[in-house]
Amino acid sequence: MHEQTLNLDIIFAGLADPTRRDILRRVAGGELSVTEIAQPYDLTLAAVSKHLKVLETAQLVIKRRQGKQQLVQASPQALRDAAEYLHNYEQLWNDRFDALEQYLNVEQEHGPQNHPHL
Amino acid sequence: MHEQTLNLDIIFAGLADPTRRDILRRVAGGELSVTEIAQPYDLTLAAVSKHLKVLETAQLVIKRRQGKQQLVQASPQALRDAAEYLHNYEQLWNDRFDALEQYLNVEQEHGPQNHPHL
DNA sequence: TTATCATTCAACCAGCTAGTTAAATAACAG
DNA sequence: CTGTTATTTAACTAGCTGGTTGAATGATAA
Repeated sequence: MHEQTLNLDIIFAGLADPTRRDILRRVAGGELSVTEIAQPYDLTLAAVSKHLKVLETAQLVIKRRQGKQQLVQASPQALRDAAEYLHNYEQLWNDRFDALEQYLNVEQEHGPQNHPHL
Repeated sequence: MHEQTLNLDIIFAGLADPTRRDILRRVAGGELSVTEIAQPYDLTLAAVSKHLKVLETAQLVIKRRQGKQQLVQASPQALRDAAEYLHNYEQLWNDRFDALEQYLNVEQEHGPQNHPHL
């Protein structure tokens, strides 16, 4: 389906850290250098650099060098892949819960039995 | 926004494991007991039980007891929350990349400079 | 070349994760 | 009660994660 190896493991793992999600939020607004990214956090540059490597490996961001700086920008494909994955389940589960709801309505007409609680 | 504490950390961490995503896929098709869930994997029941606890903590599944068995079913809210999170970024990033594309088109009329590579 | 700024790498550490085996608990059947 | 089936808990382990400090690298400026 996709040209590159889509790795949901590392995409979701990349998203599973609040500092990294905050970085994503901030670079979504425009390119930032590593030092700029690090500024709000009580972390060393080395730690932030590691977070960026995780995001880069997951292809959630890309970096380009501009002079001394590395500029980081959002890269939407990985996130789209993750969203697509979730969306499929949403669809499926919505259908299932609709079916369950209907089943429960029918049940009520016949009197209560043991049925899964919502 | 949501009645319960929405914890994206543990939702995404829950999704970041292929066995757990496979379990989700299978319970999306209908309730399964722990033993049924464990059957296809080369894992002990204890290991599967731990995976289920992770999914349950993330509220990606719920369990109910039926006699000796624990029946596991998908619980859509956490997944919806994650999807909603991603969808916001998709939106934002799509806008951003549209803007960038437009910017690049204007640039071409004026001759090439150093601009971010897509 | 030397100094400076921006970033990464290497080595290390504490805590977490995903697995194991073995024992414990829960629900039911006789 | 006793045994059987289903699942969880406890204790342990190897490897991963997220952080640190200090040295190394890359790019530019003087």
